[in-house]
Amino acid sequence: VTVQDVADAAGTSRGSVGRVLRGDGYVSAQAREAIEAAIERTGYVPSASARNLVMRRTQAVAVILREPLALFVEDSNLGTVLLGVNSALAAADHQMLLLVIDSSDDVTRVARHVGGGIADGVIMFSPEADDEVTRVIRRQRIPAAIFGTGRELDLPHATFVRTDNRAASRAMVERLRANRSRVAMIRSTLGDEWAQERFAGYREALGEDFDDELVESVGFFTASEGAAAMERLLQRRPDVDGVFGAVDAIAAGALGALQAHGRRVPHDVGVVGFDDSVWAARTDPPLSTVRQPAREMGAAAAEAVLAAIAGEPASRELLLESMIVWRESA
Amino acid sequence: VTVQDVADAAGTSRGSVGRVLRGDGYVSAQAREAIEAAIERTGYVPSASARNLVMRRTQAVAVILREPLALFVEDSNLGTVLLGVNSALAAADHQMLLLVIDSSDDVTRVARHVGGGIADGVIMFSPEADDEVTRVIRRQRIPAAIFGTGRELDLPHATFVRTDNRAASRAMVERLRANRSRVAMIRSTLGDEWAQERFAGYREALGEDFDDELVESVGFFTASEGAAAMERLLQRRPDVDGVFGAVDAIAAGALGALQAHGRRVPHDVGVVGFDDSVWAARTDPPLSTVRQPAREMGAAAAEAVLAAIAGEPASRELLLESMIVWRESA
DNA sequence: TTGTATGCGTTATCAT
DNA sequence: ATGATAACGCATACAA
Repeated sequence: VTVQDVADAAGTSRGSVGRVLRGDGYVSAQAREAIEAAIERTGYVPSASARNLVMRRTQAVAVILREPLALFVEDSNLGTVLLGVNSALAAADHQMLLLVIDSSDDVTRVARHVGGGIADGVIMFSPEADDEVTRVIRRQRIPAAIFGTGRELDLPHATFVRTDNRAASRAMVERLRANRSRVAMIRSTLGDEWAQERFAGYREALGEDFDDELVESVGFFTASEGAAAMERLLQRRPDVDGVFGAVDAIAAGALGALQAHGRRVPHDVGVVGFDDSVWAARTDPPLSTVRQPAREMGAAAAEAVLAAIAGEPASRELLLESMIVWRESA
Repeated sequence: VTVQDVADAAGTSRGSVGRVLRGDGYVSAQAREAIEAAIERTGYVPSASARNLVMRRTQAVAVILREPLALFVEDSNLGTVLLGVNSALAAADHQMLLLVIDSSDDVTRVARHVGGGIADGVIMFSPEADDEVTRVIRRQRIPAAIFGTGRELDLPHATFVRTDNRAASRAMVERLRANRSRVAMIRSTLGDEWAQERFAGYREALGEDFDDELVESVGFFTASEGAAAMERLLQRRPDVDGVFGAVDAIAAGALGALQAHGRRVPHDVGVVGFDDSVWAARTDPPLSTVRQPAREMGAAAAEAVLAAIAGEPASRELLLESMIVWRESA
């Protein structure tokens, strides 16, 4: 059922129908009445494709998720970020379209849809170095916001949204060090930028006191890896009295291992994590951790994209402040 | 950059460009070469709106989420279901578009986009009785699959995908009863259909032995509510030797409360949950629970929608089998 | 093998 | 205040 059908049903022309559709004024009361009745009767709904084609606007923003979906469900921050994105977009009457990339086929298909203009802008989570999606965003200069530093990305027109992991982790360790003298860190061997920055922050906080022996590494961000690393740490340095886990899961694992070895937390050893994920609140004692302003990050990304869509010049980077959540584990 | 631009750049006509674009054959080698070069040079990408308009197909399926996003992130099943949806759609070269409904504005905006034909079909999670989205799906007979029974929905053309909660919970309780004689249930006062069915299954399993005193209710699906309910249960019936939590979080809370009162699990009391969520594996001892075939449910929904899009008659209901996961808590 | 014309359902512009 | 007409970018059928 098209505009023409409505016009026929109302005994007028497409022009008038269009006018009442977008409330343009200049329609006689009786024409409006007839048309509104016809719209109701025919159940007319405007065609998105036709409108998008002529308007060159979709009123939609694509959010591209690359995280394996399972992980995305484990980490509650992502959900909160999406909530922020969605409500900021909604405020501007834009639709959030979530596209998930889970295989290499997905990459090319998503690139096709995004390149084809399925949305007016794009928000990406942790993109890889350079793939078809990034390429199409660059070539067509599609308004984009990206979570992370994007140092390796070559998207000059995009806005990068992130928090200062280095500063936050430094602040956290400094606070932990207030009444501890041998604070260890369980970091990750993975190359993720934020992981490196968290370690850098730890190192900065320790300054002269930095001690290689107090650093352990894990390959994955799991509680069991954290526990294993803590075991090694305890063996090498039984005098350790503080532990900073690169993520909450690691800290939770370490906490368990400490308790299994009879250390009291926080009395004997203080434990802190990062991310304020579900883990943090569930451990016993609950974990002190760093909370990123997830909702605000989502909103910031959305607003950056909306601004770019509106033609305003995009800011290169949006740096948001994290917050230390002090609980009983330290 | 349009087809015309490519044609100009290659010195041919739109027709030929179109032919190489979709590999239609009947193009001279040299023309093809020139056109392919021109495509590369101009960075041509076909316009989705234009193609959708003429093809009357978007090659996309919208997945509509109504869950409050926070919850959606807690329940790991949803992520797995989405994974199943996505890969089934991908196999048919369709794009999954996730739309989140988080406010009443979202409802009308989503209805507008879906009604406008942003996707060829729709998959819905736990829709409410009747809103603009449901209405537009009904009026336009948009191919749809819905999770749940949809008893109150009036969507005659849709396919409903679900598991038999009653049968599964009955099987679970029967198994628990094999060596226990006073099995309680902590159920929910919420009206959700699946919640009712789980209780019905419990009741069926108990038959003659059903005892009102062994039933407790909670208002929310949280561990702390589960713990509180367990306290009440212990007070009223200290002889309880089995507990069935309507969801894992409740069971986990109950387990904690039991241990706090010195009951050994599973020795003194057996505890079982439902959903096989993250909770189940993390408790100590790990929870016996019911696992729904999440991935398969997603795939089934996707395939139902794809079939409907292809014009095949839709089946009314797809009933999948759940599975009991027996761990150490009972 | 290639080029051209027509239509998809809108919106926007221009006469009337 | 209203009706007709021209894009938007593509696919399809048809003419050359």
